[in-house]
Amino acid sequence: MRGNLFAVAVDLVILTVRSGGLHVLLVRRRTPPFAGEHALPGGFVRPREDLLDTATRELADETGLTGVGHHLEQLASYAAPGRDPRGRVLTVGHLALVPDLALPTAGSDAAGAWHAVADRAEPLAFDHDHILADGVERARAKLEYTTLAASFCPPEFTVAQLRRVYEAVWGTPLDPRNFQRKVTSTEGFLVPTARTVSRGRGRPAQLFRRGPATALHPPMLRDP
Amino acid sequence: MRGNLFAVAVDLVILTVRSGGLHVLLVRRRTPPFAGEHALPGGFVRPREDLLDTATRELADETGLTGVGHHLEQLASYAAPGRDPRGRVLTVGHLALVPDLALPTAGSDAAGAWHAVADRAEPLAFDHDHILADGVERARAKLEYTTLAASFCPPEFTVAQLRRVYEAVWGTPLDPRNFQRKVTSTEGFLVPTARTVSRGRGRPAQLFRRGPATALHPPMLRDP
DNA sequence: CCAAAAGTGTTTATAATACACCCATGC
DNA sequence: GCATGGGTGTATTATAAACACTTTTGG
Repeated sequence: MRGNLFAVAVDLVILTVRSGGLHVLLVRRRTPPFAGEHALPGGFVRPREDLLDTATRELADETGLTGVGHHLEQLASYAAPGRDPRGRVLTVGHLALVPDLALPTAGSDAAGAWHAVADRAEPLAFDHDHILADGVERARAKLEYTTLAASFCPPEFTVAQLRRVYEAVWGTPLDPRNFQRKVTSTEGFLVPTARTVSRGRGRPAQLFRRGPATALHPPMLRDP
Repeated sequence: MRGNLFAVAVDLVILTVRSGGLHVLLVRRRTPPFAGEHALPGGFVRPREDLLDTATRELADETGLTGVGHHLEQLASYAAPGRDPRGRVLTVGHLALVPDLALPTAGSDAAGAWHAVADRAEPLAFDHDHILADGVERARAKLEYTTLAASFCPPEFTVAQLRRVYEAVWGTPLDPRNFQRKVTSTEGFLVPTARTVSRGRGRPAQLFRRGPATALHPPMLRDP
């Protein structure tokens, strides 16, 4: 039946928004191949694990995130011959969108660090530049027609925080007033809480939670 | 490094539009497991092949299609433990959108046949029902924000043919007059040819080719 | 001539943009 | 008070939907 077997890994493109830009979590490799170079966090799939289980485990290892509040989805698989000098390795790239959080300074193993996606000099190990590019492209596209932007925010957030996510990911300023009405009037996007929060000067902002909706459905050629 | 190795396969969700509905190309399995049952066409990745190479080769085997004129993209990978009784097999699902074509009655090996996606009774082999559902969902979604619908049409086609594709995939009738103006006024969607074609009675229709555009970009929260 | 399908023009509704203005807080 | 960011109202503009109407063929 077989004849050619693959090792199967899961690599993670973990994105967040901080200081006005998109950032990715990278680790520095300690062992060959590509020792000393930056790479996406990842690991091999264990015997009785499904792909999403592996990704969830790796995400928890790197960020401490468990359960809900973030977004994790499969991105694509990469298996070009020669992409790993050790032999035939297929990696299933995953995309995670998480709030800006304090990374565990993990005494255990290789701790990750946030790197601005826009200005990075050196290339990543393996074909991870390619995987990262695919992940960023997918994230940008998905903000347009889903409510995923809220995954970059903490559990409770203001409309301004959400707006800064869009501005950071797309690199364009948005009109705060139109943005406000757009997101608050989109059914199922935001769930209002009674609480407000005061950010230094200015009127206190209302706090929201993520709503149940996922797709935003702009009309294309459809009839109502 | 490894310890747990996978066989890696590529399975194809080959979709077309015929007689007013979405159809999928299925083969009947001749060997265990699931001998005699319907399944998505597929096969194992060869030693020096990349995933898209395998998918392209399988698509040519099943449909005779080579080169351009159709659409082929990676869908997702499936590797749940136990999905294949023979052992650990990861399959990379691919989605192909092709014109309604005469299938090669392939004397060689298991010939495929078109099956309406809407009304199928028996479940498919392995987790292929799941992969098929993902493929159909992706195809429906992509028609909304890309110009991929033209991949279901032959190299030259009329606006009415293109409209029937949308109507079949979404299951809703569209206004022929508004549809006409929408697609002909969308930059890069259709390239007009000088030729026309007469379909029985009625005014002859102009023939078009696929244009270079891929995304349709409905505005969401963006500023111009 | 009539029926049928292709294609255009025009009106109406709906949604997106621009921007004036009010609200609630810290200092 | 006044600067600052939050939030609402409204005019303008673009786009989508509805549909009357013209065009070009086959019978």
